[in-house]
Amino acid sequence: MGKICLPIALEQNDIAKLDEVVKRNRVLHKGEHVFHMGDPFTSVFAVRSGCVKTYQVMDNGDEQVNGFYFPGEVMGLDGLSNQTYASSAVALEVTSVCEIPFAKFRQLTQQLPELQMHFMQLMSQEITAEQQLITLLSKKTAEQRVATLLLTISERNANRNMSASRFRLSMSRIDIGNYLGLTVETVSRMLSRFVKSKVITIERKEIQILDQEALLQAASLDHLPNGLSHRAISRCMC
Amino acid sequence: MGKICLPIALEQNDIAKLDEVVKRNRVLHKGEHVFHMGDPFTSVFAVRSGCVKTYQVMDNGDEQVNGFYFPGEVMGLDGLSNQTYASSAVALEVTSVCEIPFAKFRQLTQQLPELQMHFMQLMSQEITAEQQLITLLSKKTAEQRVATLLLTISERNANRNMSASRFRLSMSRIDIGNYLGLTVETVSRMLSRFVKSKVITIERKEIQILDQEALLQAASLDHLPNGLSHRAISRCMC
DNA sequence: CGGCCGGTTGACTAATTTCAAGCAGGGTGG
DNA sequence: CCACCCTGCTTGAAATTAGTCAACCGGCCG
Repeated sequence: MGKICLPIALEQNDIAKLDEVVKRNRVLHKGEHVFHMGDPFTSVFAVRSGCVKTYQVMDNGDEQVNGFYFPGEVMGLDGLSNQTYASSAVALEVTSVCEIPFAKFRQLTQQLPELQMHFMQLMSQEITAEQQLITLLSKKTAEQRVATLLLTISERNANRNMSASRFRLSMSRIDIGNYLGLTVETVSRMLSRFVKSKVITIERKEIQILDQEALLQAASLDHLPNGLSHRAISRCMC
Repeated sequence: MGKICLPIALEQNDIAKLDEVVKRNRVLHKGEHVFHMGDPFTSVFAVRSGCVKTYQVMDNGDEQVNGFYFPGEVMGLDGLSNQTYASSAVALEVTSVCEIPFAKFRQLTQQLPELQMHFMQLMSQEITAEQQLITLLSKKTAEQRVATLLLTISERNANRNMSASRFRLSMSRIDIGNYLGLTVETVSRMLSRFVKSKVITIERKEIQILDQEALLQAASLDHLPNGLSHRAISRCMC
């Protein structure tokens, strides 16, 4: 990581300070939690490698998947308001995370206005990402939702110099459906439809995008999604 | 306002400083904008009286209503990430807002860690409020959505010492439908259903809740909604 | 070798949207 | 001051989408 994780606006000196605060290299196996809903809020976390989903358990006992987090993305920001995490975060595969203990971090922000600003921008990004999801859930059809998710993951991959056209969906179809407000069956049908029309290929969890144009059209987007789950990305915390 | 707007954790002295920064008493008529999507981000705003809706215009030209803001609630937080507002905010009735110019505010937060914390908590509240909306859109039926909205507004009214059982819906049915991911017709039908079953009465835009229990049941909530659109509330900025 | 879980597929059902018509209040112009 | 119109709202019937129920498939693990 190292080089690409340089905080853009900080001086060499300040980086070292931040570096002291961040706990790196906590490794989780599939199914292990980063934090649980209701736990006292102590830290925010950045994904280094792997994939994490966040979810809430509602009154009636069922689950709402709130997001998927890829390397560089920051989670746990919802815990600040109540001093307890508003959601749970669980690894979907072998995953490594950085922990940023909030109390120490706060002391640091008071010395480093740039860092404070960066953190507030992270939270703002999380807000706009959620607004994108709200629009998707409120206005889009099943086909558009699935297409949008594929494009979003593709783009997020591209942003971290991985293949935009070929990737692994580490989350289950159930999680995808839950996240997109659809049933598993509907997700499966939409994916099958895309396969049949030669827009993608699927081999278990491996996805290959054959026709990005067609996907964009299916998602009803004029351009690459400048939003959905452009989760809070921090190059300076991972 | 005065008394109830005291910032909880600040000293008398500090309040004065904050007071200098905040521009009070900008009054908007129905249909006037607080800010427009894409405008350069300069300030966050708190509603003092009236009601504001925020919305985005999507590629295809149609609108997504993202939220309704009542007195004490803070909007514009989504503008921080890009330095431009990610949504537009428009008054739904005669409305008074406070403007908090962000540049000055930021200087202040550097002197007052408590204020910095308060602001970050506001953003976190906005995140959790949006998560509630995501769950509603993803998992709830039309009836549950409408019931939840009514209860939420009722509760928010109660929080500011107004009647929880009788209030005015200043937003149109179209806006409600848009916000809840439903068509106008469906919203209208659900409201009519509640009227027929004597759960509420409607007289134009005036709503009276006759049977809160039944509404809670219709919303499938065990208790008062501890969430949906518990928008970022700041007692210290209005 | 089963059994099980996750995923796919098909037929049917239920919910919401769409289309269409009608109603009512508020504002405008004669 | 009244008639008219426009907009927002309501209601009904038809159409469509996604959900439900059920069967089945296939890898993976014990």
